[in-house]
Amino acid sequence: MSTTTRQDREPRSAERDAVRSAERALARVLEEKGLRRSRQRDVVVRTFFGMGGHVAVDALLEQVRRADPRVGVATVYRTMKLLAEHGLAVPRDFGDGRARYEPATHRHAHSHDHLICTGCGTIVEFESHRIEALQHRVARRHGFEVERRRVELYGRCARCRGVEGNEETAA
Amino acid sequence: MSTTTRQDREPRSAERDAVRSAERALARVLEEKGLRRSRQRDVVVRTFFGMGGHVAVDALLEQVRRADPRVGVATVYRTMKLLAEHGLAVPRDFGDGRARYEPATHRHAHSHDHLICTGCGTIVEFESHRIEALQHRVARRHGFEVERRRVELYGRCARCRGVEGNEETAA
DNA sequence: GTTAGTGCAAAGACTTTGCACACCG
DNA sequence: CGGTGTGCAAAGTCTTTGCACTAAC
Repeated sequence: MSTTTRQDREPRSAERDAVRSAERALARVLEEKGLRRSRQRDVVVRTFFGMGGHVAVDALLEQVRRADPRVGVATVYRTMKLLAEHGLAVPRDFGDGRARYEPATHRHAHSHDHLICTGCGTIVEFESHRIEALQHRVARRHGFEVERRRVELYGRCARCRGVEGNEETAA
Repeated sequence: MSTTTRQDREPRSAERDAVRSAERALARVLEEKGLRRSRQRDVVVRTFFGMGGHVAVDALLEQVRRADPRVGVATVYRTMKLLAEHGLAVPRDFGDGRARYEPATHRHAHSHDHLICTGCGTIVEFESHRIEALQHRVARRHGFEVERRRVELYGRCARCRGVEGNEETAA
């Protein structure tokens, strides 16, 4: 069937490539715009693309500070905004009141949806052309032309259902 | 096909009924819990169910104050939370950083999705069993059991596409 | 009269902004 | 050196909370 997936936190050497290509892309963007490179931007970019997927700003900051404790919050926000403006990162909002970004690497070029575990927070991506086509069809029937989709399915993953709610009390 | 719809702001006398049945439901809930009725709660409930659909708290407050200017923000938040806790309202988050609630009337008993116009903000609801079934299927394939869905399709409605972006400059 | 409910303003959580200094080019 | 980028802290948003007061029951 026409679905593909990708797990968060799954260690992949592809991330090294992502970091490298993102750095190159950023360098190009900065040059085009006459913007400057900086130690902080490099750290943020490297860290962000090294983390791979759905990074919340506070988590990113924490990680960035591990590499360079003197980086400020504002810089992280500003850099991520910059990345987003130039299509290198995609802002995501999962409704928990925290800004998240997702790397806009090749595997994210297509619009995709999210499965989010309400137990452990694991996020799984999937893509279904069938679903997407149906949604466009319904929208068109209502006179809408879809520009952007936001599809999140919340539920419990296999592992969390396995322990049958034990970790609730443990947490 | 298996989709149903409902437009926002469309004046319907059904809303009078919604208000009445919501008031009754609230009265029952309050009595069960040994909670008190109050002038403010009545106003908020009446206003909320009278507005019909996807009400942002600030808009609700404004409207409520038209009926009773002395109602405070906190009361509106508290009342809506109460309604949500007892299943009379459903919290919605469209990612604009404002709390929204939707009446949990009979027509909202089913899970449904939203079409949101990026031009004029119009929200249209739709329901598609086909799409929902497919989503459940995909989720199950990943070991997930879906508890809650969030599907929002952003785009431009027919009217906004008609004026071809003129109102952008006007706004 | 108890005690829940209210209004106000203060406190929170997160993000953005203003400003002086730092540093890239 | 000129101007962009940074850090800090202040300001902004939106929502929640603490507290004295009001008002249900």
